[in-house]
Amino acid sequence: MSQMQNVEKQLREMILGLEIGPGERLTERWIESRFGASRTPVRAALLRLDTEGLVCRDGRGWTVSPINLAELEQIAVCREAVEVAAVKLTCALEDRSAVDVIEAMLDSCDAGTLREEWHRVGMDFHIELARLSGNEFLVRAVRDAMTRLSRARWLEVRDEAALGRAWAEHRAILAAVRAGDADAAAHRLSAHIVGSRDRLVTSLHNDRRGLRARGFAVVAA
Amino acid sequence: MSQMQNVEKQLREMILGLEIGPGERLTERWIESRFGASRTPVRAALLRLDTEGLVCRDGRGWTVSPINLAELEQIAVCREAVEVAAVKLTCALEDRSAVDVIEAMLDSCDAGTLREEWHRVGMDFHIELARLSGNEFLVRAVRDAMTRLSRARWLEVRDEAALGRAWAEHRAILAAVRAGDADAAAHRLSAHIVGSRDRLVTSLHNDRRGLRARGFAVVAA
DNA sequence: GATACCGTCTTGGGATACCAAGATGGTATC
DNA sequence: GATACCATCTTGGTATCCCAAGACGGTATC
Repeated sequence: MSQMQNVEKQLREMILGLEIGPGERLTERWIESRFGASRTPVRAALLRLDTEGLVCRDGRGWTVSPINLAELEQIAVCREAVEVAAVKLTCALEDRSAVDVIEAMLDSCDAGTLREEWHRVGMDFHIELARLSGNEFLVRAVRDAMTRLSRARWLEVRDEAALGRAWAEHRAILAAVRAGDADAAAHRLSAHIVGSRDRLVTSLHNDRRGLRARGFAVVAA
Repeated sequence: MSQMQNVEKQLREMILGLEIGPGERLTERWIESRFGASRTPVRAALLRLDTEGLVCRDGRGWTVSPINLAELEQIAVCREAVEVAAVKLTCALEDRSAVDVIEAMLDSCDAGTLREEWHRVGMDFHIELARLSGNEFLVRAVRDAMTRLSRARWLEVRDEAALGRAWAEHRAILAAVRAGDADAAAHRLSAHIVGSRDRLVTSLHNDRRGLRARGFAVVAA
């Protein structure tokens, strides 16, 4: 693997895993020494992460993108449109047996599962569900949205009750897809996304102070 | 403006304007000498254009992305979902007077207008229409889709009848938005996008031979 | 003590040199 | 004449050097 991909991957993991806090300043020189790469691959990686919305230019210099409440709401609206379109396409397919693979993903999480795993599967559920549609651009849009939501979702994942509710909603969506009931699937998915969004924004709004105390930038707009 | 932005902008214009044909090989050294920049900004620009889908890696090396018929269809499905969601949001707004600005954009094109201008306004119509929703991510998704469709749309723009039909459909969509009729707006927009897609794919399929003769790569999948 | 100015240091932007891997073409051998 | 092999060239990946702009801090002046 090239240094560029290496730096990009590790830096992305550090940002998404909140090892580098939202709003934190980054210098190319620090990344360079941190990963033992030269500035060329570092700059390439930063450009990539910039287009993913994980870092942003801060005048001169780089910043880990803050968590933006308004942005989270807009992303939820966007992914709702895209995911609903995908699931409707999927319901129109002859062979929808691949939902079983997704159901198995959900089954793999139980009381003993690490939070990291719940977090990852919660994202992959939506990505893989979109993939069933066969439309690569819908998948890309969903993946992009989930990436941007990823850091905020660490909070939701701390809440046992929220996880249980989410998993139940996931299963209900899959059941509708399996039955080929596009309207039910679309309606449940839509409600799930809107509900998740509201809980997420509320929870972030409430935790705002605590997050800022930990050095995490959470901005309203 | 930095060299990076300069190279990115000019290279994008050359690709979108078909000055560099789809499928054509690119070398960093050629771009370097062509724009009088060094490889650092050239590489940065290529990375950016890669994420936009305008260039792609070709094993070792770079290629101007071919026009991909299957991809065009998928993009149309994606933008239909996003644009319809945006227009529904817009119809729910109190103040929709900004449609007049968009109508004026349409009015600015007449028999004496250059093809380049029709092409540009045809894209901006959809982007600005999405912008009325106030959701930046919907706008971004639409802009991204229009960029990827841009090169193929040069063909549609050669067809006088297609342009007239498109403009009439644009006006009908605006009328529904102005009236706040979300269902009508959504329905008309959806039909417009699907119709455009079908005409575009058919037209490209028919012109395939001629395009290949001009050195343009048009692939089916 | 406050403020304005100046030097220094940091930082990203750009240019260039070097490297390894793959493409290319020529040559020698059969 | 065909093919296998080798030298060479091209090309992207990387490291490093230089530069200008801006941040920071100290000092001198009022």
